[in-house]
Amino acid sequence: MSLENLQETLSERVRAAASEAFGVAPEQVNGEIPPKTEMGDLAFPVAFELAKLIKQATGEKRAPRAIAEQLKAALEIVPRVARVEVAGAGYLNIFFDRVAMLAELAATTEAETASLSSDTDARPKRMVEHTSINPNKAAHIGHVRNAVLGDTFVRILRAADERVEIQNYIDNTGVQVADVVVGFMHIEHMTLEDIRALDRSLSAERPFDYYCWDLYTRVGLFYRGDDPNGETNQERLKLRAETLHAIEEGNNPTAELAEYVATRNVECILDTMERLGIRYDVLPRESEILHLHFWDKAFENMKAKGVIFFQTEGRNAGCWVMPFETHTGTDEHEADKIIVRSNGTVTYTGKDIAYQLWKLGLLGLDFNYRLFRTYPDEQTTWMTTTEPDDASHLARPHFGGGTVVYNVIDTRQSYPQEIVRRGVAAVAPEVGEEASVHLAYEMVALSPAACEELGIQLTDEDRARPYIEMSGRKGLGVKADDLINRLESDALKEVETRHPELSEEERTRTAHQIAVGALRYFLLKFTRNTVIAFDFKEALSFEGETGPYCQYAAVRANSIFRKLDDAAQREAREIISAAGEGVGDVAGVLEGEGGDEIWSLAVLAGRLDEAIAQSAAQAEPAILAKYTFNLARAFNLFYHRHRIITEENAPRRAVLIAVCDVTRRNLTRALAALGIEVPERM
RNA sequence: GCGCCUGUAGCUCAGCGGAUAGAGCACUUGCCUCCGGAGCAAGGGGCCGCAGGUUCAAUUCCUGCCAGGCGCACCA
Repeated sequence: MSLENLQETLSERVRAAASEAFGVAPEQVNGEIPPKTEMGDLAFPVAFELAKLIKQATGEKRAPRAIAEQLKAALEIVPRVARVEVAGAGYLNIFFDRVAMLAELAATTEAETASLSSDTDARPKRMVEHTSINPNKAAHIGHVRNAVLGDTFVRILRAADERVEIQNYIDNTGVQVADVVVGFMHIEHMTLEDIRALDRSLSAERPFDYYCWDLYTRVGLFYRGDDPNGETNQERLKLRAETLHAIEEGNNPTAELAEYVATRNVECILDTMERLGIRYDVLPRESEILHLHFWDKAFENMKAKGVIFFQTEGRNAGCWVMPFETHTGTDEHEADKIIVRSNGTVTYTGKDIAYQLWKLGLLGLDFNYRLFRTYPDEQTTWMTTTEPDDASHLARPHFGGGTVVYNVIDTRQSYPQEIVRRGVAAVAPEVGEEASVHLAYEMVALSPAACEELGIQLTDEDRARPYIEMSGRKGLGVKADDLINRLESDALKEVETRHPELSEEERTRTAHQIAVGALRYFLLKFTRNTVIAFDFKEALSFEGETGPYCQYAAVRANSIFRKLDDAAQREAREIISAAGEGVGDVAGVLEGEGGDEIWSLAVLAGRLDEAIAQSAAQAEPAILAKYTFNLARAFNLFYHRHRIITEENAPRRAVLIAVCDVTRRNLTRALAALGIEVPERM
């Protein structure tokens, strides 16, 4: 029986016992973890609530402690429960059978997490869209927060045995791509061939996406008219509109150039993400949403269901709008959302609704696909295309058609996301608003100190602010690859001094794993609704509450098992499993002097699945990150207090080995769900 | 103006009905006779923004106020 099941059983038992003894019971009985191990493994403050319920039902006043005393007996007979105490003003504190629980935990093998075949998989599919960076420049740390959150959420769902499809939306026909295209065509006066040649000549230090990053900021200046070669701002902005139009239209030189620029940036961004262990199943592009007429189909659906209507009067006259009464407005239609403009073009929101309908399998159309990338381990990523599928479609998975969609998007997009959610629910009331989840998170901003470190001039006003927003348009931000490079080189320096015996390849790989651990943990330890004011010192730290700290604990635990001979491990397993049958003196170790502290680590490690479930249910990776850190911290304490290999007393040694083993296994699993590897040495 | 989010230790953040409010950083002081010090231990440091209310119980829920952030386009 797992810890989770036991806790559920106990909650049910409390309810049943209460209604039997008093004729009343709370709707739900929740157990909680006591503040200290000495207070037990699970606590029910249910007697307080019962006192009130009994008074309401019978008018009788009863002391919570007396109520708890009366329930005690019913819980003591539950298997795996060693004893129950009434504590404080009326808490029911449950103490688990430590020996039996440890034997179970120790017997759990990794083989239990066997994966199911994806083709015959009947589980409902969850869609997670993340990253979705405009393909016109390099990724910065704000984008990385999105990607790491999304990727970690996926890993957590999978650890919770859910089926997931990962999408990275590519807005290849938007203004941001158009801006860079304007830069290439009208500032640099380049043709597609020139750009290809340029691309080939770029160094690894300043690859294509970095080049575009710089060009993008120059385009901003160009529009503002700071460029001294004649044209006016209006003429330049007209260039943007024309370029955007040509790109949307397709089948022209500008669109071809844009396609090259966008695709190359997607490649660069995917390379950056690969460094962090982040991959995707499919890359749906906006160009296909346009050219395969997804919007037309969605438009029909929306008209047929009366979700949108043609406004004939007022300021929205000539537009198709979605009624959207929010707060109190003086004008009845003030808050209506325009979906089709008076010139007949569709807004971004409209396209987004069409795309969201496709994700849920409700549109009645599908993309065509081509293989975009095959990773060294054969994993594939697909991209949508306008051209019909070639024979390769036989080998590809089926995309789309999920039951729930999670969109990992900045909290600033809450309003448009709400419109999409309502629009989809209006078209398909059978799935409702619950099918669309906006996984919102706050931005990554720069601390004033970080800005100064980047050599950015700050006004006095800015300096007084808590943080300064990044801006791709202004080129203000920390590029992801720059930060990863710095983390890797810092880590490499440490590894070189600590482990000169390792080969260069091993040192580099270890440094990489540490760098990824540091960055991912740094971005995950904050809850989603906290603005991260990026600070170099904090982000580059390997000490304290960091990824490397957690990795280090796992590495230490592993090194014990590397030194421990097979006979000793076998002996420990036998002693623990015999103890599960009631043989030997393992109980003396767990219940005796210092037993609480050893047990507290075992039970904490045993709560991993609970932490994963909670993290998944709340869509909050920070919960798992905190759990992982606490487990690592508890292990380090344990490691410091006990000599494991040299322990003379056999039952005690067996317990220490078993607890250490359970901890390292679950610490490794927890880190894996955070996308963090455990190095061989560090 | 309207809506959403946030005010917790010097700093950065967890906790969001329950027992003595926690962690990291920073500061002070100890710990390498070692399964690795990216570590461990100890210490100082808190009107949990303010004021009401609900509750057996409020940092946690409700209301008001104060302070900060972000949204409210025929932009994406």
